[in-house]
Amino acid sequence: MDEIQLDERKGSILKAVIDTYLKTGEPVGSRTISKFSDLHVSSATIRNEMVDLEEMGLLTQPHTSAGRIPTDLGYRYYVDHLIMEREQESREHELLIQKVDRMEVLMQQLAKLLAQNTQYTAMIAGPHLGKKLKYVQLSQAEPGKLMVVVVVEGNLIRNFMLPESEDLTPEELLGLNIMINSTLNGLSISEINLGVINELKNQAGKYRDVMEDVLSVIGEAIRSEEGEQPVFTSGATNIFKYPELSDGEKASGILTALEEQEQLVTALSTAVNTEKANGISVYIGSENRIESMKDCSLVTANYDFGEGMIGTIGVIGPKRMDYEKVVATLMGLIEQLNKMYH
Amino acid sequence: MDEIQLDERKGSILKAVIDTYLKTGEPVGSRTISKFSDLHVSSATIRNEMVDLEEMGLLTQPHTSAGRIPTDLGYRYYVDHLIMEREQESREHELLIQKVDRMEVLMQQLAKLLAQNTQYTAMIAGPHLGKKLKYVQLSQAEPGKLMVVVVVEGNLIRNFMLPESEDLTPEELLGLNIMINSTLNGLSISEINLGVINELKNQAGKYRDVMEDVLSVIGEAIRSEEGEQPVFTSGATNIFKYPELSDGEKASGILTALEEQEQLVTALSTAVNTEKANGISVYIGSENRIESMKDCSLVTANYDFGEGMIGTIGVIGPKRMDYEKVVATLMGLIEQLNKMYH
DNA sequence: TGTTAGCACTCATTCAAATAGAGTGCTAAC
DNA sequence: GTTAGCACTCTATTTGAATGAGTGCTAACA
Repeated sequence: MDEIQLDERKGSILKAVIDTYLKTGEPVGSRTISKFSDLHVSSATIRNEMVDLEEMGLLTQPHTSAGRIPTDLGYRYYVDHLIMEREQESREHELLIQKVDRMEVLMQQLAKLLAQNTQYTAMIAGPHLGKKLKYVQLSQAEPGKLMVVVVVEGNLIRNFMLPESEDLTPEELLGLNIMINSTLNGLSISEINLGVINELKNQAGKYRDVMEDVLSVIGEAIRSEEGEQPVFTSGATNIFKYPELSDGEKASGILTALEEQEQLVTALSTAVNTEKANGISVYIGSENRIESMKDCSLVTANYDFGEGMIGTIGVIGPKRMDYEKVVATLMGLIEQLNKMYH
Repeated sequence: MDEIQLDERKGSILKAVIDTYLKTGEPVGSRTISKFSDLHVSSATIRNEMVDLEEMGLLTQPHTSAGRIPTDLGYRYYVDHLIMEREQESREHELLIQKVDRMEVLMQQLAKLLAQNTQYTAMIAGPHLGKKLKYVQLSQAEPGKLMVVVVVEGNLIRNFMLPESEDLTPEELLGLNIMINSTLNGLSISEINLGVINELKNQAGKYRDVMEDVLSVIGEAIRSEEGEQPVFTSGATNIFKYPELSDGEKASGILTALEEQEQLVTALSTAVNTEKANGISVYIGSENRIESMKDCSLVTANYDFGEGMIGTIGVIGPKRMDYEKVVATLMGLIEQLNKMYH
């Protein structure tokens, strides 16, 4: 791809056009730029420059006698070259993250926080893990029912009830627990193969039946965790704040995509590839994978909760989103998470 | 309130008007009714009757020279008197409910099922419980970290890690577990008072510190469960299928309301009061509590998972929703749940 | 007394034409 | 290289006329 380089004045004009367009959402005319930018030149000069910018594919006109709006490429140049980093500012008011026990609650909270702060739509994908088994606990919750608690990496907990099982004494349970944990802890699903399983069954002796039930339950727990990758969203209705997205057709498409978890996962997880220096990726318009989001931009960042729990958090908004603010907010959030969980 | 009673022909006309309007969403003229209903009278006669129905407040005209549309009162009469029960039919194709371990998964699944079947928006409120403590399990997940698993009624599970705790032997843990469970099991939060707490602390002896941590964690678990009453929705974007709801303003309002959990809880929980014989409630237009849903209707039913876990499930759609189908679907769903969980 | 045909009237919707206004491209002068 | 000026283009808004669905009312009819 050709590297586009603009001289200083063209850069200023492009930035002025985009900055104005971000605020108004209306095509920007040469007169406006001439009056409100700090390079004191007439509208005619601006027009000449604009023609050049249009030829370079950075600006476009919705119709002949209208002002200019940025193309996807224009936004791209803006994001890559013209945005001032303003990290300092955003750090002043820290986002209030509460420490919680359940991952889902934390994720939902983060999404809400992000949506409220940016006034766009936030989404967050749960960590995609190798999912190692961390701990298994058998216990007799009530007579006739054996409870199996399976703790997977990242404190994702699953629990199952085995009904109609024979009652075991606390001592018997303790023995089984130790047996299971000493063999299985730290193994991922692929490592729990037939060999390990048979060994456990043999060790179990007279508890062989129970052990079989328990093993199948563990398998189910890990497998289902591997399969689903939860995505949480918040502030979906913020898109109605932006007229260019809020007409029936588009809004419907976007909201439907937000409801379809699988699509989101795709959109977010491809985000890992094209990355900027600060770990933040920006996808503008047609750079998005999801068809119905081609009028949107997506800004993503990867978070790290430790224990290999790496996931993606992102903001979806109109192409004319306040990229500076969103990037700054995301960076602040990530940094804060790092402080809390390391 | 006056009891409205219609003679047979007026009833037929009202039903014909509403049935037609349900399908088209357009005002219904006298000619249409005259042609397509089975009471063979001229449009003029229909018009005369319509004037009466309008005077009674059951129909209205959007403007002078348009056909009639039902008022909220008209829908009310329709729902109360004119709907044929068609329970049989819907039972043929049973909804496919999978049995799952986690309540949230089940609820989400039910909502999705309901939304897909009705093509409206489904919502379901989690059971509002006394929340009794069912089981507590202490264990040493890894060195230096004590894991507390708290099982609340309905298999709602919370887990907490107590970091930096002293290591305990399996025997010590067993002792503590038995101590805690024999004292606390089956108590609700209001029953775990200072007396019980002190008794436990004293029993704990040298483990007093650990016990204190554990108790505070248990308290937190139950309290947070009591506070939050999760609501799941599905098919929110279905409202875009109905033009009268899908223009920007309204759609935004409705979707926002759907995102705000508290509002939904209000809407659903007031549903318990005004109940029809079959356990299903219908709220039409302004009968809804939520301002932004005054153009919608809400049909709710109460479900019962056993163990006192009673909650509400509902369908939101345009006022011209297919009440018969929705009511039948809901009844089928409830019945099926009863079969599965009793 | 209830039903029907006929007709004048109302009002939303649609379409085309006229108008206003924003903004450009181009040229010529500075 | 910059600027003023002007013709030109195209959208958005307004206006008015035509269309048509549907009503209300009256008078005739069974």
